[in-house]
Amino acid sequence: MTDQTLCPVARAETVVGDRWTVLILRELFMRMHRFEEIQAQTGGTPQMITTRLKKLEADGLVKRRVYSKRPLRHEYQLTEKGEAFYPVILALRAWGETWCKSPREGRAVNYTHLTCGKPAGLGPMCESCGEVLRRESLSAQQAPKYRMEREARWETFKASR
Amino acid sequence: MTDQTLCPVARAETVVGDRWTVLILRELFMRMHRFEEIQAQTGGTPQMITTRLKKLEADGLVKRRVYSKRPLRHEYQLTEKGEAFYPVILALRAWGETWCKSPREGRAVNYTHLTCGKPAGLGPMCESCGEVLRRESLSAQQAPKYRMEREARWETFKASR
DNA sequence: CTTGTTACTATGATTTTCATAGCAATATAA
DNA sequence: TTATATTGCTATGAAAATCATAGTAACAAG
Repeated sequence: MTDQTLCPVARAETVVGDRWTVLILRELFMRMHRFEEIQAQTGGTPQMITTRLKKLEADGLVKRRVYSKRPLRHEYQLTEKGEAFYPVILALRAWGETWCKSPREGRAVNYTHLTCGKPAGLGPMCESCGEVLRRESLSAQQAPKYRMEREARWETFKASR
Repeated sequence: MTDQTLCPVARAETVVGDRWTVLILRELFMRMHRFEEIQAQTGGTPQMITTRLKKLEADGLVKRRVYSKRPLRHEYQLTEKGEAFYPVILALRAWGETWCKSPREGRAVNYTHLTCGKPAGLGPMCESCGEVLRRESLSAQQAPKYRMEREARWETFKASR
């Protein structure tokens, strides 16, 4: 933890400064908890996913939970430290939606702010009521295109084994 | 831009999903504009920095500006798209300060919210007045330890060439 | 006793990274 | 004039990471 620098950005980057790591966190935030699902939706090879999950576990963002004793199977869950990463994902999402899309493309996911019942928008606060957004008070609606994209990825993955 | 996915996080990650890239952006946000300075403060090799700067330029986050004609020298600046990445850096900083530090260590940088004149805190809004933070309304104070760390890195770098 | 499921591990080719050295084009100093 | 310094890179080769592909372990179901 006490690296060679005081800079919090650099420290964060030694933990999450990797594409696969961030994609895995995205999947965990989307409530995908199984190795298979994560692999399918990120498109990583098994090694990319295992090494990242092990590192995330060692860094305290992820914990394993046994969901089957025989055969022994685990699922991956966010710890408090992992959950706390949500604002970064939200900010990344906002930037990606705003700057990495052609005008015609719609949003992949829209959030409803459960507190006020209206669209939450892209910012850190609800665009409808102005309150700071917390993960618990958000409900995600995947755009049909995005849902289809994810379903297709799953089918392709299943078909290839 | 129109990758193989609608997911904004994945798209953002193809641009900034790399430790060096994020560290370079950090330096640009700290108003370091020269190759040398960026290299010294990130600790990257010249290739790591050049390839990332070229990619950032190609992706539209960074532009080069001539600051000397003879010899021809450029400096690197954030474009609007690059500036828009600030909330991600802020979120990453907040997470790093909160989760990647031992209790005794202080903050590397403190921000004063110019609008209200009080400490801005770690969140997306000013902890003193509640307003959303924008980069223009923030003034950064580096902690003495962090300033010394950066000065030392610069000296070491200069000494080694 | 064969097929399916899930979570990986193994392997070898390819690509990236890292450390170190060097260079080009000037400016400045001796 | 010649030597040294400055800045922003490029070159090189060894080491490490990544990728695609295949295979395995441990069971369950039919």
